[in-house]
This record gives sequence, structure tokens and C-alpha cells, in this order.
Amino acid sequence: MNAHRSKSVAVGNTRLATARERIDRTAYELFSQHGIRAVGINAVIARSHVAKKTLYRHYPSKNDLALAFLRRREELWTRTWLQREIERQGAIPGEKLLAIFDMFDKWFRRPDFEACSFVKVLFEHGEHGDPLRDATLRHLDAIRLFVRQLAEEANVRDADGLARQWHMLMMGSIVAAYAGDSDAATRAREIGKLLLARNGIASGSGARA
Amino acid sequence: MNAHRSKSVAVGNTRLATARERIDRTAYELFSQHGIRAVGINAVIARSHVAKKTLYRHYPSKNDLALAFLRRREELWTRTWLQREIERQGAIPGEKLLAIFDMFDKWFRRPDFEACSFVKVLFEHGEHGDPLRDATLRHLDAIRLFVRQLAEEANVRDADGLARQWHMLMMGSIVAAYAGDSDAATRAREIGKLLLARNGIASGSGARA
DNA sequence: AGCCACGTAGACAGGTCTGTCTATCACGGA
DNA sequence: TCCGTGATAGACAGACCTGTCTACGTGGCT
Repeated sequence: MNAHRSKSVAVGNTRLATARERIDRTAYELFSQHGIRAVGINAVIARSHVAKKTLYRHYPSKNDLALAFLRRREELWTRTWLQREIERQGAIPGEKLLAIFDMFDKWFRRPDFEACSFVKVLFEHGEHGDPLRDATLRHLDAIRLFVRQLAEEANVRDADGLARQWHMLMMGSIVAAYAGDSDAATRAREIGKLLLARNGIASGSGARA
Repeated sequence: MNAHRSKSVAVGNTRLATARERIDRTAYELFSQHGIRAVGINAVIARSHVAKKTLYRHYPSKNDLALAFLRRREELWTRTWLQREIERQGAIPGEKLLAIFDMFDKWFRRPDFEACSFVKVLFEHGEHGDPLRDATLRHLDAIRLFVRQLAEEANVRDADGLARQWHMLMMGSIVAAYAGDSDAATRAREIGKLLLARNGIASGSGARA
């Protein structure tokens, strides 16, 4: 598949990559920054230097493009960024869980921080029956299940319960950061330590790693 | 002002109230249920049985109507619902703070629960410079300041810090509930008790009031 | 050489939304 | 009685957005 220009040199962002790749990357940039509703198809094709017909060949509708964006977001944000980085943490029980908030802290301080796409899309397309809503819920579930794995590794009694509380903390800190509190991750981490202590996990010193 | 039909009988919802009142009530219903973006001016005028010209006489633009909706939301939700109900709680330190989550629990289980309008609008109109964003942030601040008052009443050391953590919990539970976890308030309440204990407040038994 | 699949460029239809404007009605006060 | 004010009903302009369609170009494969 991807004949013709598919052997294009792998370059920066928009130069000579496949049309498909340019679309995907541009949609990712624009959707994650401004949300899905706010970005029109015309903005995507203009920024990716692609003909409208080409975009609609690869994605029959904007909805399909949005679903592909969410999949890519899980690939890049959840798996490659969050999970991969967490997995290289030490094995002290609870260490990985707390490390989530250390990563969030850096994330929240990025100048282009634009909140979690999943939460954002959940509120943008929250109407029941919207396929985007359902997809978003599945992606949020994936994150929560990852947290549950970490909780199981830490040998807590009710791993699912802790994971749901932890996930709630994560989302709460994202909203707080989005509302302007750039120390939200630190505050959430503090609460996380209380939760770990309540579950019989010491979780080292009081200071941040 | 409000001549002519202004002395209309105070009735149910859309019957014979002032045009202004019908607009306000309809905008509140529709905006709080579906969000601001999703509801068009035409939907508001249709449901409130008002001429488009009348609406634009009272509110020069949809933006103004949205700002008025947010003010009304603070009036009805924050002040009349949340604060008034909390203030009639007992005076045991931390009792009022925990009562927030008892109210949230009922709120989350309402079949028409559609999340917090402020959080929703924050994500819908999050672009920097949008006047709706700024207004929303002020309304969220008002809630947080109320929580801080409660924290001060409870004599905690860092009332502002606790209020910010508490507010984060509140928003996190709202997102979690919106994502389908109807027990989100109970989970948040549990965390709240840990926070109170850490601040030297006993907070009664383990069971819910 | 010639076909074909993919690409670009952009006009266009059809829909929706905001906000304006016209025409008409009804009530209260001078 | 007649005027003014606010209300109704709805057509309309203008913007924008999705998705279709036409016209054309070009490189690889047979």
C-alpha cells in the first residue's frame, strides 16, 4: 500500500512525507492543541499541504479522522510517553504510581500544555450516542487499567479501587492545571502519598524525587 | 423597566412570564444540559417562545447570553444549591467539607446529571483570550474560595492549600462521574477524610453520614 | 509508450449558525 | 383616540464548515 510517493524520505514534519503521514501529524498537532470541534477540515488540509480529495480518500469523514487522532493520541501519549517512561522507574512499591505526578508536573509546565485530549473530547462531544464519546471512554479506561496494573504490582488490597481514586486524582489535577494552577501535580502527588500510606505503602521521604 | 407584560403572573416555566425571564430560564436549561456551543440561538428562542429580535434586545450577542447564564449558574448552583445546603450542616470541623461529597453523590446519580457547567465551558471555550474562559475561571475561583472558608472554619494550618486540593478532588470526581463512575463521590469523600486526618481533624466514623 | 493510481487545486452544493431587518400586533397612557 | 413601546414571526444576509466533484498533473509498472 501507499504506492507512488510512499518511499518518501523520512523528514521533519510536512516536507516530503506521504500525504497520509502529513495528514496524521497535522491532525494530531491541531486537534491536541485546539480540540476537534475548533479545527476544521480546511485547516488540516491547508497545514498539511494536501488536497481535500486526498484527505477524504484516507478518511471518509471528519469523524473517522478524529477517531484516528484519538488512537494516535493513545499511541503517543499514553503508551509511548506515559507508560514507557513509568516502566523505567524503580521497583519500590508505589514509586511508579507517584512518578505519574512527577511527569505531570513537567507536562503542566510546558507552555503549550493544552490538557488531556481525552478529557477535552469527552466534554466537547459528551452527548450520549456520539461515537467519539464512546471511543474516548475506552481510551480513558485504558489509562485507568494501566494504573490498576501499577496498583497490583504494589500489592495493594483493592487495586481497582485505588486505581479509580488515582485516576480521579490525575484528571482532577489536569483540570486544575488547565484552570491555571501550575502546581496541581505537586498537590495531587501529596494526596497520592496519603493514599499509598493508607494502603500500607511507605513511599519514601516527604520531598519530591 | 420591563413595561407592558412585566407584571405577568409568576408561573411555571414558559407560560406567561416576562420575555426576559423565559429567555433566562430556557438558556439555563439548555446551556446547562447540552453546553453552550451545542445550543443555538434558534433553539433558545423556539423553546422560550420569544422573537429573535426580543432576545437580541436583551442580550446583544450570544456571548452576552452565555455570560448571563454563567452568572445565573453561580447564583443557582454555587450559592443557592451548594453553599446554602452546606451552611446548614453541623459545626464539627470538617463536617461541612465532607458534606460536599454527600451532595455530589446525590447529584451524580441524577439521571440528568450533565457535569459542572463551569468545567464544561472551560473545556469548550478554553482558547486563551475568550471572555467566556475568563468568566469561567472567576466562577471556579468563587467555588474554591468558598471551600477555603470552610477550611478556615476547620482551623487547618494551610487553608488555601487544602482548599486547592479539595477543589481538585471535586473536579476530579465530576469528571470521573461524567465518564461513567457513579460512585465517584464516595471515592472522593474517602480521600477527603485522609486529607482531614492529615490536617489533624478526626472526622468521625468511617461510614457515610 | 501508455495506463493507472494517487496526488494537487479549488469550485461548489447543502447545511447550520449568528445577527439584522421588515411587517405586524397589542397594550397603556396622555 | 392615537401614539409609543415592546413583543411576535420569520425572511434574509453573511460567515463558516463538511463533503462532493471536476480538471489536471505525474511517476511507476507493464
